Amino acid sequence: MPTITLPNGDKKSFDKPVTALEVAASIGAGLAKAAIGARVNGELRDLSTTIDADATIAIVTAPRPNQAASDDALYLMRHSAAHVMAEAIQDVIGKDVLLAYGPPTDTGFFYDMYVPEGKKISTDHFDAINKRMAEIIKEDRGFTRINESPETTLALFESRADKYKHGNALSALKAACEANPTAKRTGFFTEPDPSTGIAPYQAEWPVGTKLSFYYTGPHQSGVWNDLCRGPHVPSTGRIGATCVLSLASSYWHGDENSDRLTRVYGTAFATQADLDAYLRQREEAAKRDHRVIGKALRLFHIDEDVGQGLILWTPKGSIVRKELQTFIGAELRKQGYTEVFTPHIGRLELYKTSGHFPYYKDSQFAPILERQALEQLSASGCTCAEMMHRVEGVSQRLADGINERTKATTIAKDRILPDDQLVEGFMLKPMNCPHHAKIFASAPHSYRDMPVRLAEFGTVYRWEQSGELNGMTRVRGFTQDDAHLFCTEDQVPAEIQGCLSLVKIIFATLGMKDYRVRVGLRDKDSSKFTGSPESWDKAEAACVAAAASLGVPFSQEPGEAAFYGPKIDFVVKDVIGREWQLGTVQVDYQMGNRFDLSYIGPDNKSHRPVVIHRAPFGSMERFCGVLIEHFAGAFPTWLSPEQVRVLPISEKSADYAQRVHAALTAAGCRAGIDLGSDRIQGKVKVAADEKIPYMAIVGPRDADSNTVSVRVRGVEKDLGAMPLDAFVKGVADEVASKQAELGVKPV
RNA sequence: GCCACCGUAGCUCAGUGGUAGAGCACUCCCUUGGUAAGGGAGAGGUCAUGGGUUCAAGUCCCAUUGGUGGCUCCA
Repeated sequence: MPTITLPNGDKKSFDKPVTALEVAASIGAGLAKAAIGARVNGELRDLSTTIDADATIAIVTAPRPNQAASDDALYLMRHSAAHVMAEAIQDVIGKDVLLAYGPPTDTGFFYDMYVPEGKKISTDHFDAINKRMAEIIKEDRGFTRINESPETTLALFESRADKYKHGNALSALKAACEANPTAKRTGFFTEPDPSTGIAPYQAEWPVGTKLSFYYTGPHQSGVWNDLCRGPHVPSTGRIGATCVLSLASSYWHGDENSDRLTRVYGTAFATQADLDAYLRQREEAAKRDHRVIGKALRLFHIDEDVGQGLILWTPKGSIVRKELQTFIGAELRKQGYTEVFTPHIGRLELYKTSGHFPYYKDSQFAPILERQALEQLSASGCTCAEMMHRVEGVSQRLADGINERTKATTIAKDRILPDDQLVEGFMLKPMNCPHHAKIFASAPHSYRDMPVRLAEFGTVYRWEQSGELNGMTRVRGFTQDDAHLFCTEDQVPAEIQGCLSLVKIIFATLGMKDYRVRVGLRDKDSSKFTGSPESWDKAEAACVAAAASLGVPFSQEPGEAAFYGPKIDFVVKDVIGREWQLGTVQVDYQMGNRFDLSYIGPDNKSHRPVVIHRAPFGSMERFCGVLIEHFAGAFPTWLSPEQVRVLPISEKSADYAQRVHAALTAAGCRAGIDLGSDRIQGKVKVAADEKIPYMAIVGPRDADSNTVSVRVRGVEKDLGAMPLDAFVKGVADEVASKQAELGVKPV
């Protein structure tokens, strides 16, 4: 007979099995009324779950007024709302819409569905779906859990020719086997049966396994139901406020070769007020979108005639980028980096040596072939496939060198072609490292001058799929704040640490706090990686130690390392909640071999350097995009395209305004002046809309006393008159110290 | 690349098969003013591109192109 332990440590004994609801009722009628589920021994379960053995139970309740809903409560409501939405969609679109997969997410839920040929779900249906959902919720139908045997379940879905739910049932059975590997099993095979559209399969499960269905209502024929693991709220009336949000496509099992499904997103909150607040927050977030702000403040432009995913930096955006680059460059010099410049293209052979081509050709722009070679190939009737083979081929000499140095068949035999068959050409560079490796190799190096740190704001080009492009954050041409550190193996930990401290300085200066770090480690069971296990262990330990020292959340992710070395990624969260991978630090044991890099050690012998690739902000494009959202366009003064705007009250004060403007400009300040015929109210409004940090408002009174009336961004009125030179100095000091906050105060 | 939606003036957007619209911005005129837009006039469009249906297409259909939201991928 079960003894129940409650979260506060109290114990309650029952003389027969009880449901979670009965446990709640035994504590209090109010709790039973508010209860929508329970955590039983840590697992989220239905309120109707029967407990027949000792257990620890926490009752999950719907929130009281003005109380925030718990994660568990939202999970139950959203999971249940997904069922209600699916039922509503089948009512609105048709019963022949097949359901695939409908889980809750962090902010709501979605349901993937197969919509038959000739039908579609569009945003035009949202009103009808929302209305139908509201009806189902109002009907307050109970969720009824029914267990069925696997045989019955599989036969049911076969009879409906529903391969999605059939597949889900098989996955559930597989999971049951994995959860209980030693249990006695039963099962069966099926023969091909073209009438169901379901492929032959093998089903196996631990004896006694049941699959659960949830009926939205009583367990009887005609009541909507769905194969589902649960748990759910007790009845639809407990779901709260729901809303269908958007449509997308997805693939069955995430496999692009599999069926294309329609994904419908929605969300649910405990109250309409919470839902409204969420929808408002989405609207607010949309206003901070860097594409919206970038257009309004003319920070950058994308022109379809130039090309998708190619950023045109306008004068204002260029100032932001240039200031950042100057700042980063100064920090790099402090850390002993040297700057280099390299061109935007390189010979194909260079990328064959580095391994970027042809292995990553799907994410690169096509090679630029020499005109003569193309003409000859064309004249000789060479097919496209032959041509690509000859473009991708390498010479015996190159292959031998790389294979020997990497001690592996890095270049396969079938890629080696006679020299006269090879087609030469160039590539837009997808990475800067080959150029930097060649700079390193261009001079001899002693261990005494290691590490060699080559830095470049290097522009690279990658062929992103068109659907992936997004403003400045996902583009096809971008400038990395790149550097390659050529060092001895012993120097690796200190260099990694140096990279991270740089990131920390810059994030701190910009006031960016919401970021985390991922450390990608090798999968120790895999033999894919190159380099010695000892080196890997040391480098991985160095990465972990460096990440830990940052004082921000970090995760270790085995199997996520590059094949050539461990890496550290920086992930920043934007205001819409999307996470963006910005920078990366990667240790590379392979590049030295591929390019035959060396330095002379204290033993007077040649050694391979280890290379560290690091681009702590990823790209200037993405970084500036994230920064625009971070600041909502209101940049700190040192980054602002226009730092101060001088606003004369009327044309009578224009001369004095010009003198103020000249004084600011002479102090190195980016100042503007509004000599238009607007009234001062209008000029203030325009300057405020442009998010200019300071307005220097000047009228006859100021001209008489050599003062300015300073208005600070975000403050409703001015600071009062202050002496002109005090203001100029205040702004200059603030810019020089790169303050994150606007710092000019009344004097 | 895939699914849904969208593309009208520099920007934000109305436009219901029948003469191309508004607000802001721009130019000019009046207003000379003390802190989030004073008033008036003017100019500005091959309605993304190309086909089709129709007496008639911004509007309906097809294709292309670009954007948005997701999916997939990301050295």
